[in-house]
Amino acid sequence: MGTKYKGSPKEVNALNIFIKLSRCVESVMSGLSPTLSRAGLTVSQFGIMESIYHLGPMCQKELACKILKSGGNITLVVDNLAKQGYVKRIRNEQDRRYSTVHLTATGRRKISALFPKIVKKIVERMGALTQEEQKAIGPILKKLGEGHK
Amino acid sequence: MGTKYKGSPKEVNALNIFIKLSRCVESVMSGLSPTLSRAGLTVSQFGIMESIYHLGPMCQKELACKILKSGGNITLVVDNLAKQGYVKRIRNEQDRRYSTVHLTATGRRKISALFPKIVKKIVERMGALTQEEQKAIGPILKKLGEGHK
DNA sequence: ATTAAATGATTCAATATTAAACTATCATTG
DNA sequence: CAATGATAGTTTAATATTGAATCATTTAAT
Repeated sequence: MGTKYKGSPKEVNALNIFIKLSRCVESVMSGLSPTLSRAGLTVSQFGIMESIYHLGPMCQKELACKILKSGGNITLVVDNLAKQGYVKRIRNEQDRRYSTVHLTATGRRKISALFPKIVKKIVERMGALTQEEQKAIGPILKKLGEGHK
Repeated sequence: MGTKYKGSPKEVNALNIFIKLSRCVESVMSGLSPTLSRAGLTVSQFGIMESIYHLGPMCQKELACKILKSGGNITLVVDNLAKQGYVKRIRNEQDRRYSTVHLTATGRRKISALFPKIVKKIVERMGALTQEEQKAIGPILKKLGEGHK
């Protein structure tokens, strides 16, 4: 979003914050790409495996919510992960509309090896900020990030 | 990224900030989707038109930098915008490697009508924060967002 | 109970996205 | 000047992404 826009201060501030937010995410994200691509995983594939790894098996709707993507997208990414043998779907027998996505043993090995490397990269990038700065923006970001559609 | 991860405080903080940042961007972005799709433009198409609108005609390399996407991607999105008659490429005669992307009259009308609506949505969403909060996070986000790959 | 509404998942078409290979053009420099 | 290297853009193959339509299943309502 252009910095040349002439609007009210309120508008200019809002736009600037949004641009800065986008660039922050992009900045961290681009630091992860080499590690992910070396591991042969996309960002979304990582996101799904990581969610299951830390929160346990869950259905695709929940996954969509976790990684902020559409339902149709999850179907595809889970398909691709299943093809690679990292996850498997298990149909819920109580309510057959659901299928729960689990990590396979291979998948668990994969993500447990990869996750620490990703954390390291994020910590590294976040090192641009002091702990105080991180503490300062945390609650404010939380306010803005909540109230999701 | 899971909140259940047990690591050092430094690691947990870094991860949490990253998740929050992502959710902020997603939150604002999802507020724009209805307006954009009603206008028949994608986020990237809007980004390109908006950049040219406020900063003037520029080459695809610069556009890639502005909207944080790859060169190949810009080629495609500009193609699609050109098909719709919103932009045109003009080959630079001094250095024929470059082609400069311009808005057509139609494109200019389009973006000038759309931009204020998008600003309104962003301001609306950013209203979750006080002006003071926005001022507080601005410089910190700037620090983190710089030093791009 | 039968229909109607809701919900999770899948499919489809259109567009986006990237990395890598490739083309064209320009700059360097030997 | 010719070879080398750098740079902008394009193409290609693989995956992602969305919204809308559809299917399957369950729940709610009359």
